[in-house]
Amino acid sequence: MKSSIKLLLSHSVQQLQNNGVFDRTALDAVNLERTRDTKHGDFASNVAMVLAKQARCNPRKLAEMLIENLPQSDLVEKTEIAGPGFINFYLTSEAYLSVIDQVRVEAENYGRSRVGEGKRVMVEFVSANPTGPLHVGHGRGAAYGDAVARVLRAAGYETHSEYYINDAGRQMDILAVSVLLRYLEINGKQVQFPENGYQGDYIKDIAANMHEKYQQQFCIDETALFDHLPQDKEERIDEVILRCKNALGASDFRIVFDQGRDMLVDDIRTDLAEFGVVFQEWFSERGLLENGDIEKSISVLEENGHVFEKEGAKWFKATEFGDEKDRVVMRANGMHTYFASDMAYHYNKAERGFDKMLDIFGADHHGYVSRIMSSFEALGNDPQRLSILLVQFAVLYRGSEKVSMSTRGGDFVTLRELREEVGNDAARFFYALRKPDQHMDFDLDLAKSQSSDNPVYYIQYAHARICSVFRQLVEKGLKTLVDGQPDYRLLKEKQEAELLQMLSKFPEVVELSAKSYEPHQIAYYLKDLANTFHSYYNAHPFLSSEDATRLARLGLIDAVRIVLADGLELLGVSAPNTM
RNA sequence: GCCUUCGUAGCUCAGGGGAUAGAGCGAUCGCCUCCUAAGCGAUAGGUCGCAGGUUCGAAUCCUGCCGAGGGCGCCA
Repeated sequence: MKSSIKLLLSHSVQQLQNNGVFDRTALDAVNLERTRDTKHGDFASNVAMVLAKQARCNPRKLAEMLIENLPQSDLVEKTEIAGPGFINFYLTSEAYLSVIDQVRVEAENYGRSRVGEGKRVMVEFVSANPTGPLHVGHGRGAAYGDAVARVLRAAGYETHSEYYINDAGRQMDILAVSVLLRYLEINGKQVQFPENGYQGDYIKDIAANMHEKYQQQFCIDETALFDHLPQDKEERIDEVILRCKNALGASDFRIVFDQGRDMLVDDIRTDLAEFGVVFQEWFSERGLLENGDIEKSISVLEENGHVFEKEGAKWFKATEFGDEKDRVVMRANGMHTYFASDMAYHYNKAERGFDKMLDIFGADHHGYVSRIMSSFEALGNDPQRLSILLVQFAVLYRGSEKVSMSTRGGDFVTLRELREEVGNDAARFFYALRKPDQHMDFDLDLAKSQSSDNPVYYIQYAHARICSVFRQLVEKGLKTLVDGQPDYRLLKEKQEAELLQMLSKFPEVVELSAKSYEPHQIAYYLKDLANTFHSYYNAHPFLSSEDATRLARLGLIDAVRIVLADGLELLGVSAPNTM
C-alpha cells in the first residue's frame, strides 16, 4: 500500500524533474510516512520541504505543483497541503477494504516481499564454545539471530544460518582434561581438580558416559599429574594438560576430547532445536585447520603484503585497516592464533559467495570486531559484505540480586532451565521484545513467577479468541465465510478502520525489520495489532450480529488471525488455537 | 586511559530529523445474565541525563561533559 503511494509521488517528482524544476538527485528525497494522527490523512510526505531550496520556491507552492502532477489513482481519495508544506494523502475506503481479501488470499505469504531480490545472506549466531550448556545470554543471541534469519527470508533474501563450533584451542583442552579428571575420580583415583577447570556437573555426566563406554581404557597414573605444579593457576592447568596429553598419547587424548566435544555439541543442538532454532550448518573450527584454510588465508594475507615477521612470529598489519594494534597470526612456536582461525573462517565464508554476511556476537566479543573487519578487507573482500552485529548482555537478576554468570564456576542459569520454567514461547518473545543493542535486565523471578503477565500471552490470546469464534460459528450452524463473499463496505466502526490500517501496515513492518535487522519491530507491531483486536472484540459482537455484518466481520478477524500467526512465526513463537 | 552500547513516566522498554513524545507493569476508578476478564475503558504520571552546535524544524544528527553495562593479553 505504502509503496503504491510512493510510486505516485515519485512519478510526480520525475515529471517536475523533466521540466527542469530540480536536478537528478531529487528522486532520492522522496520520502513517505504513515501519519501519526488521522487528522493528517493516512500518509504524509515532506518532500516539498526538502526540495524547496533546490526548486527555489516556497514549500507550499512546490507541494501544490507536486500534487498537480500526481497520476490518477483509485487508492487516493484526496490530498492536501498542511503546515509548513506537508503533502497529506487520504486513501479511499476501498483501498483499505481490499486488504482483507489480499491477506486471506495470500495467507502465510502476506507480508512477504521480494525487496531482498534473492540476495544470499549468511547469518552466523550463537557460536558458543562447546565447553558447557548454553546459558540465558546465549539464548538472547539465539532468539535474535533466528528471528533475523526468518525476517530476512520473509523479505525475499536467500538466507543461510550457521553455527561456528570453536572446537580447537586451549579452552577445549581444558574441557578434555576436566572430563578426564572426573573420569579418573569415577575410577577411584584421587585427583586435585584445578579451580579453573570446568566445575559443572555436566562434566561428571560426560565422564560417567565415557566410563561406561570405555571402562578403564584411559586410567593413567594420576600421581604424576599433580607433582610440583607451578604456582600460577593458568600455568598450572597448562602443565596438567601437557601431562595428560603425554600420559594418554595423542590418539587417546583425541578420543577423550571428542567425547566432551560431541556430547556438548549434541546437547547444544538439541537445546536450540527445542527452542525452535535450527541451523542449516554446523561449521567446525577444526575443519579449517584440516582443510588448509588457515594456511591458505595467511598466505593470501602475505601475498597481499599485509604480513611482517617479528621475533619469529607472523603479524598481520591490522593497523593499516583501522585496528588499534597489529595482530599475531602465527606464533613463534609455529602455532596459529585464535585470531587466525577467525580470519580463516571469514575467508571461507567469503569464498562461499554470499552477498552479505552477518556475524551476531555477544557484546563481550566486541573487541574482535575491528580486527575481523580489518582482516576481511585485507584478504581482498569488500567490507560492505560483512556486518558484525552486537547483542548486548542480558544482566540477570533474581529479584533484586544480580546473578553471577561464570561458565567455568558452573554457577549460571542455563537456557534449558529458563525454557522449562517460563516456556519456549515466553522466553523467545521476552528476548524478541528488546532491540539487540539495548541492555537487558532479565529478572528471572519475574519471568518465572509472573509468566502470565508476559505480553506473548496477550498476543496468543487474541489469536486463540478468533479461533474460538470460528469454532462456535460451526457449532451454532451459522453461515460461515465459505457460504458467500462478504460485503466489506459494512465495516464502518472505528475499531474496524483501525484494524484495516494495522493490517495494511504489516508488509512495511516486515521490510523495515529485515533491512535494519530489528525483529523487535515485529513484536511491537503484534502487540499493537492484538490490542486493537481486543478492543474490537469487547466493543462489537461477531456471532450475534445479523448475517451480512457478521460475515464481513468474520472476514476481517480472519485476516487478523492470519497476520497474528504470520508475525508470531517470524519470531519463532507458536500461535495456539486455544488457551 | 582507549574502544563500544545505553541514559525517554515510579519500574521495564518503544519511537531515533517533522505536526500535541507512546506502550506494558505499578497506582486510582469503572466494565463479565452476552463470542475465553490471559480481556476492555478512563484518570494520574515526562525539562526525552546536562551543556553547546547543525537545521525552517532536534527526544532524534554532531561535539563535550556526567552516569551505567561490556571490552582491552604472542589468552582461547
